[in-house]
Amino acid sequence: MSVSDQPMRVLRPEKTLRELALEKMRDAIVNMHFRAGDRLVERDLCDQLGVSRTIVREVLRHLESEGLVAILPNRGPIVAETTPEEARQIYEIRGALEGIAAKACAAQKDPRVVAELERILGRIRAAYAANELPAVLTATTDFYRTLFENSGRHVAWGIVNSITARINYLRSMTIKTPDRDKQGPAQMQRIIDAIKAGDGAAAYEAANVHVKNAAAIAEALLAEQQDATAR
Amino acid sequence: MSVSDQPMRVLRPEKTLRELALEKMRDAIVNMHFRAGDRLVERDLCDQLGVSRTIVREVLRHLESEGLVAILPNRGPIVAETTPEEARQIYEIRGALEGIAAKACAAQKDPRVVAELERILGRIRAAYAANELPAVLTATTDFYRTLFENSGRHVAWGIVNSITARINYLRSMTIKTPDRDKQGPAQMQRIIDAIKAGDGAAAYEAANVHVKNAAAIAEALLAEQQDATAR
DNA sequence: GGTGATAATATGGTATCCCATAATACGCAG
DNA sequence: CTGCGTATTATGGGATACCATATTATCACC
Repeated sequence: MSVSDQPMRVLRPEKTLRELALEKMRDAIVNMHFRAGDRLVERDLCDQLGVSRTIVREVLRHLESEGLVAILPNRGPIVAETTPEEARQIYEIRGALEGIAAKACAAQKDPRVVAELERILGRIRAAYAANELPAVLTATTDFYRTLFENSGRHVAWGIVNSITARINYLRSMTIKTPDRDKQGPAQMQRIIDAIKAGDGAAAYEAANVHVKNAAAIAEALLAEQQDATAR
Repeated sequence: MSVSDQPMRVLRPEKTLRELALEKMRDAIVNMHFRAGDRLVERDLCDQLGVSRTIVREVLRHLESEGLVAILPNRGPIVAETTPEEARQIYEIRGALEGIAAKACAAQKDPRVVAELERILGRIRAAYAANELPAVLTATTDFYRTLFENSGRHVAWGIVNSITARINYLRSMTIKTPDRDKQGPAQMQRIIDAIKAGDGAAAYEAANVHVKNAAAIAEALLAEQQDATAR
């Protein structure tokens, strides 16, 4: 080929308006600009997003099927609330799927993937050190994306990504728990070590432990929170 | 209470037109009335479904997020095709999640659930005996739904349900494989037995084996099919 | 028989309609 | 001032008509 390995590809980044609106809305929900139970009035969203009602409705349907929005019959869309029980289930599913991805990475034992994971873990540690919590979240997401995509688990990654959005507020709570800045990275390091050693079972286990820990912290937070509101 | 156990519930079955259209479209895709890669022209679907473009678009977006429809930029929606590799991933995910559900059922060891599962397995055997393959599929779905919902794994069930739609054609192929009428039910019986015995590990394993077997059959079918077209 | 202009399709998106209903405000009688 | 029925409003569910743009098919011309 004449220029490069993937040449002549006239890329078409033109995202459609609908996709942009979707991302904006998802961000807004995930980052709690709307609160659970808030009504999402279609015509208001049209104004806020600057798009037509058609688009808004399509976006709302999409978010509904992602579980971020619930639609009440004859009342319309609201921001879905994720119950503690659902959060538990989501952590369980993540544990299983991330375990599978980690195990598959260990089976491949690709040094480039290991290097990439270590680089990202470095970013996570740095973000903790600088107390930049949002950066911790995005880097952690990158860590798992690397795990999934480099083991060819695209479908599972899609699922994990989508259910994780529903517990984003819990994630941002758990990472600011005392000691999490040490324990979290340490657990991720164990995943990397197991992959480096090609030990699938250990990688599965390490990924599982990491999620289980996060789940336990989240559960404690929720219990505490409930306790506070009950009083 | 005055009338029955779940009384006074003013049920509101009024499904919205959009939901009806969604189900019709999903059925049409899952049952191969449209073929993979077929274009789904919005205005044509309006005619065929007898609804407005508003509805059709919302339905298409919804199906897109379920992975049944893909949307090409400036060309519009087509029926998504599930590659063999994606099918492999889907079977893997199902194995993990159904294993979890089976294990949880074993932990509960609820005799009513066991009875329900045995009743459904009876339906599956009967459907096989009568050579009613579609009934086999729906009963099998019921079997797993029972497993998931009685162990409180609603989120996982939603995921399994949605990804399973994408491999429906494989499911309908695998169940008409020779001997599957004996082996399938036998494997499901082992799941039930493990639950009855309260043996979580065995239940996990049995559920996993069942899915793995289906995956292996599917893979063989796909290889055969590819072989035929290549020649 | 290619090449380029043209016409036909179809999407992405908008702007307005209409109707049904749930929630609220309102107003009246006791 | 309390309870009840009614009017109003807000909003969702749905349908149309329309525009701009991009793709595809057609076709005439050299």
